[in-house]
Amino acid sequence: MSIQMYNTVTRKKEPFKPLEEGKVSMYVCGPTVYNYIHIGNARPPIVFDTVRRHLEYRGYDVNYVSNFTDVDDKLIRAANELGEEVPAVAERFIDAYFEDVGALGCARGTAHPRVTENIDLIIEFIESLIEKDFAYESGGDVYYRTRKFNGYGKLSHQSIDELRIGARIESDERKEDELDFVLWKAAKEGEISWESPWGEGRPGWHIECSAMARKYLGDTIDIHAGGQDLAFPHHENEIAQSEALTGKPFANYWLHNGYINIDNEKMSKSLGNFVLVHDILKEADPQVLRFFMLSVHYRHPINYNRELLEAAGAGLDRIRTAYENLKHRKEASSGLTENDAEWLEKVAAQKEAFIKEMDDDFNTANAISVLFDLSGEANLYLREKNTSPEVIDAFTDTLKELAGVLGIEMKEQEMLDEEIDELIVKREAARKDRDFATADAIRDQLKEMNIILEDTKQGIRWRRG
RNA sequence: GGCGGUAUAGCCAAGUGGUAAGGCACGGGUCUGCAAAACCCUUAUCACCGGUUCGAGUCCGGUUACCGCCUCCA
Repeated sequence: MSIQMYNTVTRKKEPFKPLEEGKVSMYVCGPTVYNYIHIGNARPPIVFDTVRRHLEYRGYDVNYVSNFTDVDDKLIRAANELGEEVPAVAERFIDAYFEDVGALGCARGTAHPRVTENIDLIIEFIESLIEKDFAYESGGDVYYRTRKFNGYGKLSHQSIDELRIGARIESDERKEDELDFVLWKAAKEGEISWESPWGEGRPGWHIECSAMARKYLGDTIDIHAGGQDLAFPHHENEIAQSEALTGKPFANYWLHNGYINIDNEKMSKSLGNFVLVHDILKEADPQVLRFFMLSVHYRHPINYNRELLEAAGAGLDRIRTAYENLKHRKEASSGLTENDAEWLEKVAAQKEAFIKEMDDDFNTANAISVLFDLSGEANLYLREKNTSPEVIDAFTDTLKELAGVLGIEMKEQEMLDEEIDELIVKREAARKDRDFATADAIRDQLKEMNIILEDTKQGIRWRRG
């Protein structure tokens, strides 16, 4: 069974078939870098990083490109407010983006192109559209002739005439038609700008992705992804631009993630109800945030609040604890034992189940529940009188491997410092003397230091609280 | 007005025709010097109405509520 993914164009799950055997080209719309990202902005990088990881896990070589919009109206406004230059603001928030998203376990893409580094390319793209009569210059701006593109609306399933009735489209005397959208914007006094055949100006928003996706991934790409709110008009416009230019399909699969809500309302910078990743990470484990995001199917909305994040953390702890329990027990394990074959089969079965869930439109919610099942099996195994290193390894390796597909790391326990070591030894001595008052006092003391002790049949073990 | 999404136990969340996964929290129990961890047990007929079917949370029709896109937006 191949990987199935839900394609916004067809509104169906489709078997995935890349253009080139074993290779995947993937473009994910990146952020406009005028501020720190909020957790809504963090969903696409997390979700599509996971998609990428799974594709790689399944043997594909993934070319993952994600852009930065480092010049636009909001950025100009932000720079003005801060009394800084646009490039400086962009640079700072690109760094912040990598820091946040890196903490969340997202791998770097193969390329992260920026608009300002591709101005020439964008100008050439626009010139070609003008040559083909799909675009026209008007008062220093350049617009795309939307109605000329057959099939406009095929992604968002909007009919071009209904869009007009929507009527909230800005009318502008410089446009031939109110549906036309801007490819090149003439600069206002004092704005950052570049020279072009149409005078000083800068690219419109949509054109950058068409130009950069083509540069890095070719005329037709396998997967184009982004937030649901980008489907219209952004992605629709990208299709119009790219397909008008090349005459080829722009992307074969369109993936869109759902929103994150606060109190059941969409989180957005313009609504002002956003929570910055930067702020959450001051007090929360980034892995927990990632785990939380993946606990819901990527196309469904997620409601965010502190309690829900903490509940997710408790869930992740269950898996982590199982992993640590296994590691601890390994030292006390000897040779093969009686039912090992059965246990190994169970592990293999869970691995298969995990892959099956991920193959089915990246059902991370179910994949996580497989991780819980695997943890539960592991805990049951640990109740056996004898354990074998081989089975323990099968459990730990598989748990680590599958969690890794989700970008969740199973960390190895670090060493304790001498002071703590000494306390543990002291407590053991007290326990032997049945001096439980002292033993408990030391245990409390360690708890203050965030070290939780557990007495097991295989000896004392500790973990961070 | 057009397009789309959601409604499942206290909370979160899977599940697209066969008699409701999983997690968190709660309660009871086992284990433990006491804990912790773990294990066991307990908890829902799936917004509402009607239909199709031997059988529906799962398909069809309708109703209600909430949310989103159609404007910068992940």
